[in-house]
Amino acid sequence: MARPTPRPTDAELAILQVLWTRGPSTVRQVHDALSADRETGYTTTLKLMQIMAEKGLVLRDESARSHVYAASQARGETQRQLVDHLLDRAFGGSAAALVMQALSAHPASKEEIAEIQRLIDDYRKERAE
Amino acid sequence: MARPTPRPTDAELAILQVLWTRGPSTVRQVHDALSADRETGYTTTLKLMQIMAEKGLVLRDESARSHVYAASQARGETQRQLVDHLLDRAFGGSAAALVMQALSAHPASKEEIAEIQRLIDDYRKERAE
DNA sequence: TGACATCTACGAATTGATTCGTATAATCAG
DNA sequence: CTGATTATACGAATCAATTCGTAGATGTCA
Repeated sequence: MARPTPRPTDAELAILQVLWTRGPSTVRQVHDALSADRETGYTTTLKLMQIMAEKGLVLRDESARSHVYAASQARGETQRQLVDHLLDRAFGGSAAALVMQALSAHPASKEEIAEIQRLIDDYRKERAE
Repeated sequence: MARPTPRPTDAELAILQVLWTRGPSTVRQVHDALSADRETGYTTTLKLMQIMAEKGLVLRDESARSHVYAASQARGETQRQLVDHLLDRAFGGSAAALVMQALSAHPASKEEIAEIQRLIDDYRKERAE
């Protein structure tokens, strides 16, 4: 009964990335896009996308011979879900701890730091109201 | 040849959490600590910890009858590894995007925001040099 | 039309994570 | 010492993710 969409696995996430950036796509298009990094067969991508449709991670339009798939959730929605999970299982729910590790793991550029600063300012404003 | 320790799975991470907070512990101690949330048998915990020792995730002191296990990496080290992975597979390496999701997923407290602000200030200082 | 390409469906092998049962050894209580 | 308890070791079942091969339907084109 319409359970919430499960967290995508790594392979599934790679496919979602293509759908999010390209928009609705056929298996062929997704497979070609992934072929730069992956070296798996076409039917592997097909099977994964079929399973993702069963899970509700993607929607399938079967009106054309080549079915067209689209991500069922927005990128941000899925990202939030993944962050949430990581926060729970590894950071005891402390967003601050995660942010600290994120920054030390991948040194942010000047632009990114400015963006984060903007985020915090906004956040403080909301809190202040 | 001493390959880098692999990313821990969810079940392994739960065990590591106990080792990080309690310090070096026996299987019994870990299992009891986990029993609050888990309902798995003792031998399951044992087997997991044995596998973790093989993988290098934990170190085992066999001098006593009840072996004593300790996390092989500091909590922060593992956290960085996990954040790194998530950043790569879901955020295109953008720490700023991850920070944004982290904050919207789990609203941070005033104290946490102040802490993050401090981090950014430090970071800016380093950059300025 | 006939050969060839392309698509979906599907079964199945493989691998890794997780789980537990059972065997066996060490320890302890009385 | 003997029986009960508590350890470790280990084989094996289960389940999910990933991979691919093959079959059958559909479309293309010379």
